[in-house]
Amino acid sequence: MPTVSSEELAAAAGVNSAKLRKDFSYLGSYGTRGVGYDVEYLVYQISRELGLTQDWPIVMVGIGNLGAALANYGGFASRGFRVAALIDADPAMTGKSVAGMSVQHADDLEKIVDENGVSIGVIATPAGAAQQVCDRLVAAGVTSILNFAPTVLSVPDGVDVRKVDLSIELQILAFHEQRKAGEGAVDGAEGAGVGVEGPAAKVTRPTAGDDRKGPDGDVPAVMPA
Amino acid sequence: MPTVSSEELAAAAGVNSAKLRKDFSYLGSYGTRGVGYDVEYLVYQISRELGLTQDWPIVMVGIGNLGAALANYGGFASRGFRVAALIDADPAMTGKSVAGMSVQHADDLEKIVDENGVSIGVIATPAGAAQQVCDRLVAAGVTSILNFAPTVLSVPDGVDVRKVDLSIELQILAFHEQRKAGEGAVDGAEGAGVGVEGPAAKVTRPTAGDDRKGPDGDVPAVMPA
DNA sequence: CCATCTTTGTGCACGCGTTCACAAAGACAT
DNA sequence: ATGTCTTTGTGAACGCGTGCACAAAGATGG
Repeated sequence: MPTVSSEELAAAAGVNSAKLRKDFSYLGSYGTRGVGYDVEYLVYQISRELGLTQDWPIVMVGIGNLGAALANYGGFASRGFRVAALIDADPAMTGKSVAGMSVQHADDLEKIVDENGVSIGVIATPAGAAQQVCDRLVAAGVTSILNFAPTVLSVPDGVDVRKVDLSIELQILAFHEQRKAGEGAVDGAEGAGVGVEGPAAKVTRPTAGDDRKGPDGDVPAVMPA
Repeated sequence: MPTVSSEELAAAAGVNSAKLRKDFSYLGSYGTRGVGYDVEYLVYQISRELGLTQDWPIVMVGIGNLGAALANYGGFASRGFRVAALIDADPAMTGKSVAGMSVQHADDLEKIVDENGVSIGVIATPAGAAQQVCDRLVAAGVTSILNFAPTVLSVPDGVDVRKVDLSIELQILAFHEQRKAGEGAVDGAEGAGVGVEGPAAKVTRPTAGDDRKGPDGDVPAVMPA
């Protein structure tokens, strides 16, 4: 019986072993003192708690580049997700084959959701269509929505929405990049002050004093919309 | 001069106003007591601190569905990013127009990075090619990489990598979905125990006792790879 | 010019999560 | 069986971030 100790797992994950044990303990007592955790059993328990052992039929609405990319993404199937249908509003797309599936027309959205018992929908439409698609999905019985469109969706209580903004990660990289390069004054007169990971909110600035609201001369145009 | 108070901003964002003020204070003293914050000036200061006022040329490698979707994504330009080049290894893609740009061949990667002064690269290739592309980007001078390929990249010190796993968000939704539906026993014998947001790690279970390592009979196959 | 009102900037205290440290539990050798 | 050794599970302490509450600062009106 292959086992792992909390110590090994913690080292591999770069976390504290006590915390790891405490976290595991919330799932139940699955370890054996003096031995460790049965790998296979532990993996199963975590998978089950996370919902990875269930089959989740999902519908994808909006089969443009992004929708197609998602449909082809291998990571879904291995995590328990099954793409039950691809839906697009463009009649020219209807019937086309994407990722081995035939794209269906948006008119049939309600029927598709109902017949497949879908409770999770993915929206990859243009921003303008997202809210409308969202409303129809919710009306059809979908209770969780993953939104790739750059819009904030409004939904009734009881429906979960998660928004994916593909540029946020890029922005984080750019932030770090800025710190790497411009340690000494990039634009204004500071540059130092915020650390690059932890101590960002820890720094005790020089009690401000100068870099505050200048003579207004250094206030260029505002950020791009 | 249009202004906002920390109270208004906090209400809009759903956070505590004191924390918001404290956070702002790390950027300097940009508010006026009795009045609030000058909107335009505040936006500029935050933008500058976040690096949004700079122009970040980026290269995108791997122009498949995902790469094309990203190239067309409008959110980048408005955040200060400029797609300097699209690169693909497939000779059939070379010269094709995607998002108004001509796709260039991977052979020219080093030259492109150098000539455009690129320090941020986006990898949207298949998993198999990601590490190789990454190595070449780094060798060419790129110091930040956004990785969409399902691979963990290894890079030398000083290079930042952020991995985007498109299925993680979906998994979070599925987790919540599971709790919504299966309040009473989904598979095993528990089901209750973990709350749906905050108290997940707070629950005091019934001191375990039964649901622990059962008679082995209830240990189905392990999670899908 | 002084009084009053509004809102910032921040010291301080509280509470929560992380980590320490150890008793309990089981494996394994003798 | 008994003792030793390893590793878990968890009570308790520590430290950090959040939120409270207030003094300082500037606006505004008389």
